[in-house]
Amino acid sequence: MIEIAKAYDPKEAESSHYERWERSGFFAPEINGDPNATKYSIVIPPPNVTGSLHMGHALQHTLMDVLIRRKRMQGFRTLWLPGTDHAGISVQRKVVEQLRKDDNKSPLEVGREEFVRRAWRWKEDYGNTIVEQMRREGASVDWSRHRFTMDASLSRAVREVFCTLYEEGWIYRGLRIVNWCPKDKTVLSDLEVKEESRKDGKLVYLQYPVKGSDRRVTVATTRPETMLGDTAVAVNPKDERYADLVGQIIKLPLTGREIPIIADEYVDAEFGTGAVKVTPAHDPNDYQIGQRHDLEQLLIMNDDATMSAAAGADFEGLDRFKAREKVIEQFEALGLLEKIDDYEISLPTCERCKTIVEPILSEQWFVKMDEMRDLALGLMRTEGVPHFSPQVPHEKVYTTWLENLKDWTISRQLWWGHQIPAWYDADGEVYVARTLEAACGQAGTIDLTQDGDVLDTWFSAALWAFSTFGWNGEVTETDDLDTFCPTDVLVTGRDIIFLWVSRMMMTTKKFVGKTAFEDVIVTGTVLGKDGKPMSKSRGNGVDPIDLFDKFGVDATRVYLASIATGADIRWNDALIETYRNFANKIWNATRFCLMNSEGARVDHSSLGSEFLLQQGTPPEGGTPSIADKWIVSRLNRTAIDVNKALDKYFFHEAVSLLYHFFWDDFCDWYIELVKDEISDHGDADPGSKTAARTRILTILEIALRMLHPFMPYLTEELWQKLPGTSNELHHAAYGSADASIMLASFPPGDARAIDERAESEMQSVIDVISKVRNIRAEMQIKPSDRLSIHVAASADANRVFAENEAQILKLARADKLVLGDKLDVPKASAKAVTNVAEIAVPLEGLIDFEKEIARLEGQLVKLETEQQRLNGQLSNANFVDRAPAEKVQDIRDRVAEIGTQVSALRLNLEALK
RNA sequence: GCCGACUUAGCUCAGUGGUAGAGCACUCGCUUCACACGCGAUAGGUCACAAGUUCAAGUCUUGUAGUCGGCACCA
Repeated sequence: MIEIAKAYDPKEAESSHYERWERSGFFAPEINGDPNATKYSIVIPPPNVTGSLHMGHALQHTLMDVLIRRKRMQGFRTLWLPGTDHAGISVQRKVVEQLRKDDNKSPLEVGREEFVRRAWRWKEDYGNTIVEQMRREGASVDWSRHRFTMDASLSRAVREVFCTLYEEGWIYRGLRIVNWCPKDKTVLSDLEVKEESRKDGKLVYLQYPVKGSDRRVTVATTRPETMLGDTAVAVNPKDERYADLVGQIIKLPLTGREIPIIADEYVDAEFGTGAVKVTPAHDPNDYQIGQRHDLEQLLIMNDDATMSAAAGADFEGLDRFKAREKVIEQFEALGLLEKIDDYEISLPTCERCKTIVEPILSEQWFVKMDEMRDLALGLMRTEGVPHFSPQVPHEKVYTTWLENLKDWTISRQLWWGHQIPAWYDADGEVYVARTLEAACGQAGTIDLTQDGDVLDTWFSAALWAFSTFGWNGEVTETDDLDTFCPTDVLVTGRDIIFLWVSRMMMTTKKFVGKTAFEDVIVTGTVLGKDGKPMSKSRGNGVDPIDLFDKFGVDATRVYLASIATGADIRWNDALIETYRNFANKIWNATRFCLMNSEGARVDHSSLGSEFLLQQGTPPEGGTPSIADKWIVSRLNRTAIDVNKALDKYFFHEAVSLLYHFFWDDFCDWYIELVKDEISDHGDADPGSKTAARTRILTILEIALRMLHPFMPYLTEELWQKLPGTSNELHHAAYGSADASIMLASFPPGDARAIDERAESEMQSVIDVISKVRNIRAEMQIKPSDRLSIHVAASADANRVFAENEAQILKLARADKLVLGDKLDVPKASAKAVTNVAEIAVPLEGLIDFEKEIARLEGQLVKLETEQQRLNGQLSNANFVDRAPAEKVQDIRDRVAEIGTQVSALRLNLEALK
């Protein structure tokens, strides 16, 4: 007898196994000893080094680990490659903060070199938080292949890709209106700018005097301060109201400048006043107009969004919003402020710091996306990759986005990141090269200055699907690249489909000629209790680490896997408790089997061959019962369905199948049915007792394997305790490794072991027990009162009941089972019907006739409602003619079944009245 | 403005044209020798609304309402 603790303590199981798995090299593909094994690989979306584990990570990591652990158990050569992202802006900000706090210095004071040195130190000190947290999650990543986006080789890859794209004309430097974050003091790509809609916006109407006339032209703006940079007023060429003014000159107030009135098709005569102020240096549309009309581009702001000298002495140095107020005041003082309307507006904000982004004219580096877009679109259109799960809506959104793709701003005014491999000579001529030496060679001088900007963090992330395997431009062939690239599936959130997924598809195709991955699983968002995305500022977040502490890692993982793929879910403690309870249930079921395991051990031959109960060869120690055949059938059915579900990435379906198999079939029925057979209190003979114990241990062991990818700690803890587990149960690829459930083969299920007859026979037994229990509950029979059960059924059915007499008596708490083809019971009996049997329980002195009548009538109403509905269908000639014959027959069968039951119930009711 | 998703039990959510499901909560009963993180038995539904297609619609189509998301525009 093996005794284990009365309740599952997750901490104990979590304390040791991970360390052993990692130390034993179980996570590395090299553990697989089969040279012909098929590979299965996943690269992790590299978390930011500034990050700590949040619910999104926990969700994604769980799914990836489930996929990897199952494939590993199936004998694939698996690699889940971990890593971290250098997170340019985030780290930069942390280091700036640290500098100010520790040394009260600005980055400029310490200089670039020192700043970058400190950033590396910051990364070493704090950048591993998330890596450690991943160990707690049980993530079976190969730590020996951990990558960081600024590792030497990955940095080399970045430089190589940049130079190649530049040489091919797909990277260029140019003057464009870009998104400027005045707080981070860097440019941002369109994807890093989020629109925030504001209801308290104002639309300000300003009057501009026309030179040599007393006419005024009214323009409207939400950013009045930009008028200081106006270099024209534009109207539609067809707009008759202004036809005579085109070509005339505006005396621009507050500046003394004179600007032309021009005609441009862009202007919508119907909108507003029909006249538009044109600020080419501060608005993308105005920039276009400026280009067409050769207008001056007047930049009136500094990089911190204060007004520059070009804004005029009155405004220089003022913050943009102060300047806005001042412009309005001055227009009012001049009598040129027409009105201010309330206006709903959406403001571009910096994704990270929420500062309002300023559109500003600036010289930056861009990737021209034409070729890249065509690569990605080509893959989607010809091969349908990546295949998104769920497909709707992501495939369409992805495709539409690609079709409308604009150039990608890749330079960032930061120091932390991959410095752009471009150098300038004294004349400002640019030389792009892989090394300084090469640049010098091109320039014919050593007097070069490197571009101070770094690349967008997503630029290096875009290479992640192959740079992590050793590709760096110089090295273009490695074993890992050959073996693991392309990867099989990517698991990520929908927020980075454009930022990351699309770009990996593009660069991987271009630089290694492969499809980065065919499948993309897009996870949903775990929302707070308030139904909004979890965030620090909202304070509605739930920390996965707290959940691990409170409910256990395994419970948290199963819960996360139980969410439908891609669906958002509102956080709810009750749900995770469900799986905490499930873990405890598994623990206790195992505990019970262990308490009754003497003389027995896990032995797959006990079920016939592996996973298969063979009918012809009764295993040693007795013929399996109907219950045994039934549980083996259910087990195999579950295994088959779980595999199907996981192949489709329906994690939630797999969880539900496992949950109900384990709890309902295995615990509620199988354990109860065989309890007497295996327990010390039972009177089974020793041989059949051992055989029964062996069977249940073996079934349990297979169930634990199926649960392992979801609940690695609990299943390993229990598996190690089962007698008879050893590395002999491993998949052949891991034969000699130390025994672990994570290397045991994943049950495929065997269709030949599905026994429809055993399932329906067992169901008839379950139905009888349930009906009697129902009578007990409804008639309020005390648990201690033993009943007699009378059953009228066919000879076949009665044979099954007779075989399970002991079980029926025990589970229905009865002491007598009378089988026959007719009921012969006193009037004072409670009755019930099942699909195959009529049941009666004599209750002399205990029965409440009114209650029994009500109970039977209740059952009758249910059956008659169904009967009516089905008869309605059958009397519809169209249905009988057009529906598949099989369906029609199903309904006829069911109607016949109901008919029998209804008449039995009616007779019973009559007898009571 | 364009595109899309969602609306199912009190709550959180599954649901694949063919008998509406789960967990939790609720009600009743249970110290039944694995588990009260448990066991047994109930109850609870106009599948947002309307029309259509179909023998048959929670499921497909269209429209309406509400909620949310993406993109674009924003003088």
